[in-house]
Amino acid sequence: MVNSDRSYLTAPSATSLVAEPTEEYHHTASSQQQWAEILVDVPGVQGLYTYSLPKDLSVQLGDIVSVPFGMQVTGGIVIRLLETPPADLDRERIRDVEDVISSGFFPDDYWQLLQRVAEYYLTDLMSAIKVALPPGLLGRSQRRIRLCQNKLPPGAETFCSNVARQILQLLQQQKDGNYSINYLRSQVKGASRGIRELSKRNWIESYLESPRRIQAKLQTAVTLVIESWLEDLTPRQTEILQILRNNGGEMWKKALIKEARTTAATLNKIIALGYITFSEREILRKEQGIAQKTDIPQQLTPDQATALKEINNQTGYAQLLLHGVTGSGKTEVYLQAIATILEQGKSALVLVPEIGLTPQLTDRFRARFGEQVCVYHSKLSDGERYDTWRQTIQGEPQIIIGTRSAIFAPLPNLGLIVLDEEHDSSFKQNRPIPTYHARTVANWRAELNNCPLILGSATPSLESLVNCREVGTNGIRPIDNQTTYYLSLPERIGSRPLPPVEIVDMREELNRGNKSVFSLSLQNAITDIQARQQQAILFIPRRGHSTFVSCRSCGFVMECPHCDVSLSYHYTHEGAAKLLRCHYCNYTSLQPDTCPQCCSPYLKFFGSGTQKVTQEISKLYPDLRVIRFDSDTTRRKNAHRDLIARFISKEADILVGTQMLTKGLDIAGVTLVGVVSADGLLHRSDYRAAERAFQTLTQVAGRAGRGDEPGKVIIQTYSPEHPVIRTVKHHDYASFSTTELEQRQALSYPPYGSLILIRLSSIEESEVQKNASAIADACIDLLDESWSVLGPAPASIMKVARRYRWQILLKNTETQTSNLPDLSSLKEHCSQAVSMTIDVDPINID
DNA sequence: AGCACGCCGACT
DNA sequence: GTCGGCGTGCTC
Repeated sequence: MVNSDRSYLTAPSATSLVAEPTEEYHHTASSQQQWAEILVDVPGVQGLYTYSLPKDLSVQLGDIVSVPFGMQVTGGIVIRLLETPPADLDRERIRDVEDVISSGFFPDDYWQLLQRVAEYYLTDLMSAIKVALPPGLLGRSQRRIRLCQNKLPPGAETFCSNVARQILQLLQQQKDGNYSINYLRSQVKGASRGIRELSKRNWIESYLESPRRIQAKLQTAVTLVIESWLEDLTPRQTEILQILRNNGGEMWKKALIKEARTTAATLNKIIALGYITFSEREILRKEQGIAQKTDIPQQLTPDQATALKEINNQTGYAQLLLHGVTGSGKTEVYLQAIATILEQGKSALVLVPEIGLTPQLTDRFRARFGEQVCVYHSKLSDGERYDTWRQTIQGEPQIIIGTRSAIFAPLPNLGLIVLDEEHDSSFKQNRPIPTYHARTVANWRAELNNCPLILGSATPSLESLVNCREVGTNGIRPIDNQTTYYLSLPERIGSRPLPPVEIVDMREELNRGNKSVFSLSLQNAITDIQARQQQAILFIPRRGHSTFVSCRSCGFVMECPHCDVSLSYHYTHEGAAKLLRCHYCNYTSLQPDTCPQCCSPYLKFFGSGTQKVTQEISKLYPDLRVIRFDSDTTRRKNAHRDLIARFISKEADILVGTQMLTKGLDIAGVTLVGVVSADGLLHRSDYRAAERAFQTLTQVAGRAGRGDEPGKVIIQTYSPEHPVIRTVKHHDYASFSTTELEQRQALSYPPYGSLILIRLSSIEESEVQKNASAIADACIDLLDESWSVLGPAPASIMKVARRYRWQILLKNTETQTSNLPDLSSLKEHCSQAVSMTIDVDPINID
């Protein structure tokens, strides 16, 4: 499985990591093992460095340590323990390991997983380790500049050069006169020169700050030490001790003070009497869920029961595709499957596309399993992430619900992995490297931990479908295979029907003289909703007000100066400054009154974003209450939950939003779903455009009719004859996937072939282009005939945030697992101004 | 990434 | 003649 000849890991011992005898893993460094080979976290440094282990430090294999490296201190991982230092290394040069940051928690197979990630995604091992660890754990020391206040003469700034003065001013603005050198460099051009000048005068000093480490948070606990008390206590003291005893004899100091309405001074007196003691205890920083009513397992439909039985039958690795139409009750199947796993004393991992978008799912898990549920995602604070991550190591049965990176949660007793909405593209990391797909990693992890993996979706990705089924002549039939299963939930809970989908041809609408963004049909449906006091969701693929602003006289389009895209108009409120914003780099400018090219005053907004649709609704239906749900209105923490909660409690009639609406919303009152324009989804250059459009439209449609009232879907489009639209209309996943798979096969696109995308970018336009062709040539030399090299070509949006982007696509007719190329030599063809990233199994090829 | 060492242009 | 630019190379 492991190819030990990979040259991107230059140190031969790094790859033998996996082969290391596992008995040694738990050994403490004995007197014979005084040295360790350590993988250090320093960019541009590969390979292992030998350090000596101080006698008083217990260092184990796999520990995360802090080591001196050059002038700095950096994080590292102990890869090997040695009895003798390498012969070719001068003993004088070996330095001591400074400290152990985190010890002995990685399950044995965890290393194999990380190694596999590094190999498959063509990155170094350290990058793979870093995606898995909570941020900040591998701290590095930092060079900082401090103002020497006492040595600073009055009016110092008049004596020095321009740059020096700027730096001085920056430092003086800061209360303690202290900045990192990197910050100063980013703020002042030619900062190094100014810094040198100022240090020479002794007005500032430069120092190395030790890595600021994430630490466990401590809190004072009060413990009762004498159970029966004598008469020497005051009534008040007795009362406090009783409260403590009623709480099990141990409480947080804060809590006791609050509950007994006492003070720290009073507690100190009781300590003096010897009845209680204080101690510093670790407290876990954990995201607190809102208290839930407890939830009990529901009666399963026959389909759910069959699926659950198949899942519970699994004793080892298996991949189960749970294909359930929207509203078919996949979550209940997960919940009951997990209950079984917990009973066996094992833990479960549940991955969701974006945690903020699915408060309903986490709430439901908490209601069912209470405190056993932990949430892990990137919006947690570093402290919360660290604590949650560390708690997962402890091995008590628990459930981790998290986003993509939670696939690396180091649960030692993993019994089940669930990927909900497995088709969702947010499971793929685009940057930084490794550009892993959580589904791929989950599959390896399930194999290594010998546990089942459930992939759930109403619109399975074609990759998963092909993996679990075989395409025959009459559509699709299951493969009879030991490790992959296809489980189907073809009906909604309570035999509710899937909502009928009406397709509206917007060209006819225009012919009939309707220039509104809403067709007559949609307008009627909204009126209907209003009359019946039901709720509706309107889906718009774009945020903002309009997609671009153009001059009616000369056709000039307002564009971003840093990116090759047009600017979108953002409406804030009545009378506010009109803003144009770039959705790629967030460049913002004022909307000019006249065309910058021909001075005509007739600038017109084209396309409809969420803002414009919201305005239109208010204009047409002044009585309807609208909530806008997009990345502009949900930036605040908990905004998703709040907006959804308001909608559920019927504080609004219509929810207008972008892609976010497609993910896991389950609102019983919604009977109408309108897609204002499907065309933005249909016409894209990407080979996955059709798949993504089908998934998005089907998922949005699935929000309708989940309650007792039947639902209805209206899709407006200028291309009603498009195959995606036709299959969405009939909820016909089978025929969509069959035709789409035929096309993929004909062109050897995934899931029948594999792709690697090389992305190049630089501020220097000519440099990227030159490098791109050199790299493409090198690829042709490097790769065998199973690969074809497409490009180099400029990215479809060539310039983003002032950087020019080119790319090269490598395509293989085989599935890639068996044929990993070695691309490590490519970066030699890259000049310094050009950055290159390799994306294995890319999802976005634009 | 930092930082040192080291080799070429404009200045006290 | 030096100061100081930033190009290569090393860090156990």
